Amino acid sequence: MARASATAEDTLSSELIRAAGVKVTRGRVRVLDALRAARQPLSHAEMEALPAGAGDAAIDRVTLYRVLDSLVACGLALKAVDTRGVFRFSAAGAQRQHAKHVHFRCTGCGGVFCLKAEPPPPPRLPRGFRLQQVEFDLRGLCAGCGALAS
Amino acid sequence: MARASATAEDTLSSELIRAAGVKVTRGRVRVLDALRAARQPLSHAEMEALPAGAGDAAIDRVTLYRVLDSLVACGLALKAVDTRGVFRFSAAGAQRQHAKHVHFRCTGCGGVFCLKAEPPPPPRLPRGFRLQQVEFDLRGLCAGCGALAS
DNA sequence: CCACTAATGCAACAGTGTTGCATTTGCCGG
DNA sequence: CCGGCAAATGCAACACTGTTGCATTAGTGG
Ligand SMILES: [Mn+2]
Ligand SMILES: [Mn+2]
Ligand SMILES: [Zn+2]
Ligand SMILES: [Zn+2]
Repeated sequence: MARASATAEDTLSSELIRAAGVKVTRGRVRVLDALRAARQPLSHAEMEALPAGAGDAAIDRVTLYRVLDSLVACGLALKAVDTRGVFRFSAAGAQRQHAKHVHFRCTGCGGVFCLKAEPPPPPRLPRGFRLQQVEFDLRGLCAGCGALAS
Repeated sequence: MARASATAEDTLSSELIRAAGVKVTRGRVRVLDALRAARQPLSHAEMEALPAGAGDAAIDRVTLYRVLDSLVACGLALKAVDTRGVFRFSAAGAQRQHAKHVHFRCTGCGGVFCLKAEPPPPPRLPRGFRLQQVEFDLRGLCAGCGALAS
């Protein structure tokens, strides 16, 4: 049974990287794969701890920073700071789906949790203002961090 | 001409600190003075570089961190992370008012506009999660920037 | 003024991110 | 398929931000 059409999700990371006009390296493919598979933005430390896939050597710490920067530079990844001040990266395009629900950002561990609720309708804007994005973020302690703090 | 009433701005930092139930020390007074005089949130590095007021010795780096933490803990200061991942501190009164309404952040000029609307009630959280803050930010183009872009 | 506790100063450390440079590797033209 | 070049990597060293432990000092209540 053939698929009707190839969606963005089906595209191989290596092809995305090639199309972006930069060299296709093992590091970039592995990192972009990880970002695209992740359900939340990942920090550098979390990616460094990734299972080193089938006999592959772990990626060097500095190289990982540079790989992430290169993915951001060519538009394949997004970089944002979490509540602890640590940078987190996500695959570009993951934003579309996350625009449809609310997020909880843990001030303890920096984690981002996708909630079921959808963002409330925006209030009326002053004349001439153009709305591009609605961000409804809740901040606090996640269950894990709250248990530690109590 | 006497003032009708002493406003929060007139209160000495030392009195605020005493009222908060912690010891009044030179460091706390100097730091809270600086935060209250600042027009934008200050980073630790910026405060360390503060003019060391009239022959006073500079505050120790670690002590400054602890002074800031104590001011946050007793509710006199607020701590937030900036886009570079560095923590910035502000006097509590400066932001308390902004918790009660929604903000519009212009992606064109970076301006922040306070809207009349108050933030919607937060959705139900997963078990164990503790809510500390609700942030309902609208992003887009303000009237001025929208006119330029059209 | 005393005593008790909280706060300070200093040293050492941890986590995050960057820079320089020699070596390796992806990629392209032949 | 090969050779060469630029880009990417690995490693060491570094910078900046923030934390912890501990001995000493200083604010406060009596
Ligand atoms: Mn989400
Ligand atoms: Mn406001
Ligand atoms: Zn957490
Ligand atoms: Zn604007």
